[in-house]
Amino acid sequence: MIDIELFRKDPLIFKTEIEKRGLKIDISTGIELDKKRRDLTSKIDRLRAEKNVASKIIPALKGEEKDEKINQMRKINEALDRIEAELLEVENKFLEHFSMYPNLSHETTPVGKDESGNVVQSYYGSKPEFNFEPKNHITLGADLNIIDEKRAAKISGSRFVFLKNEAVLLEFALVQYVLNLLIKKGFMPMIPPVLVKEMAMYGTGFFPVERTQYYKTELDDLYLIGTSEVPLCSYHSDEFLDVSLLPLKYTAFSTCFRREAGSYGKDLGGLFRVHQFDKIEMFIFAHPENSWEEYEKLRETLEEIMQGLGFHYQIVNMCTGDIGNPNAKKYDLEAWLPGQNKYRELASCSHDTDFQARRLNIKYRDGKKKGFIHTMNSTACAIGRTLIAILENFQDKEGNIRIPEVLIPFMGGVEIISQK
RNA sequence: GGAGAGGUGGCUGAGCUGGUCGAAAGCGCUCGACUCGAAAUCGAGUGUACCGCUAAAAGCGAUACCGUGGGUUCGAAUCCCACCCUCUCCGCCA
Repeated sequence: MIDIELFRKDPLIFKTEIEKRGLKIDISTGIELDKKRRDLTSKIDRLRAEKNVASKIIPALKGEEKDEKINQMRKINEALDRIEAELLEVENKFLEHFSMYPNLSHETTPVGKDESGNVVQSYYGSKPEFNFEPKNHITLGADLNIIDEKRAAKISGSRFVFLKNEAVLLEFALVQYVLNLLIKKGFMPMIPPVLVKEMAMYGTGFFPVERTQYYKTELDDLYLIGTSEVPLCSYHSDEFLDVSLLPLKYTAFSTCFRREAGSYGKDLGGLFRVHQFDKIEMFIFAHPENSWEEYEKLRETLEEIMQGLGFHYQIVNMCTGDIGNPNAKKYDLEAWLPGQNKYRELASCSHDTDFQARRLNIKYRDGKKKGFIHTMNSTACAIGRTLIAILENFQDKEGNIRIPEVLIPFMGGVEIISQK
């Protein structure tokens, strides 16, 4: 949610932001709804005040005088009913309208209409050299008998996989490696619920804009999360956080579910774009005064994880047209995938300033001062995509896979995944 | 799934035969007094949201909020209905 007071004072800020992001929202509708809402509210408040005064005197009145006053109140109630109904309607429109507004982007977020406006900010490492034609992970995974799509399709449809054998060991090794690293950095590990109420989806900013991307259970009005950002952020909803505790750093392991509606034939096959995958996420609640430093530290932590695994990657500063509605700024970490001869998104790291905090009512209290907290989130390790990067980058001519050094302690003696 | 109990401010907990209740009391917290300092004691203060007055802060005023949503009533924390949640017991179950 946006700061409605700021909107009232300077709606042009929002008009500019909407244009930067290539959205189509008419702010004059917003101005009008805001005005109407306030007018109706103050009308209602005045009538209620009158009622409150009357109900203080009524017990002292007697006979006709009392009946007359009561009748008078009945009339006020009729008027109130009418105006309250009107307000309800305006209020609904108001919420519907303003829930479409994006967060205000940071001054360092490049302006652009789509992915072509993204800016590569830095690189780490260099492209690995191969003296043979590197295979993609789909071929490697099938040959090594560690990824089974065919049978997954049989029972669940497309975009599902079975992970098998060493792929399973790799997943748990990644979890161990990443959690250990994050715990040392002061992140509290969590395993959150993956089914959440609508409020959590709305509060984190995924609803209403991306509603069709998520699964809903039929009998219980619960939604399957697309990322543990949702339960982690909602964890502190309706709370005041003591500044002495900030920043609060959490990390969660969870399965994530995405409908991938509208992605049609995109990235079909393999692990890249699936309906269900496991992910370790980082989430931080920070004081607005230092949230931008925390955000850069968060990005560094993500890089540390990926550097440990030995990937070559680039950090991309995403432009206004390509970041999510709640994001003020977003970095994507794109790793080099030799099997595709491309950089592909492995992780993303977003700063949402007070956007989610406003919707979920999460504040800090600093003596007498209080305000909305800042939230930021980053992938720590999306298991599926990380497996792709491991398979494609660390393959040899025979199609064997070398396990990254940092994972070996957790692999139960496996140092190489070899063809059987 | 069945039976019962309950959801009140930061916490504990009164009120629940409708009006004087935004709500007692205790604890906690803040400020002050006492003290060399502290404890103890005493005094004062201490919810949130939204709107208005104001350029803003402070302050003042209005309204709303006693799990959520409806209803009855001139008037509801208090009565009625539905839902949600928590606890205890039973059943089922990884």
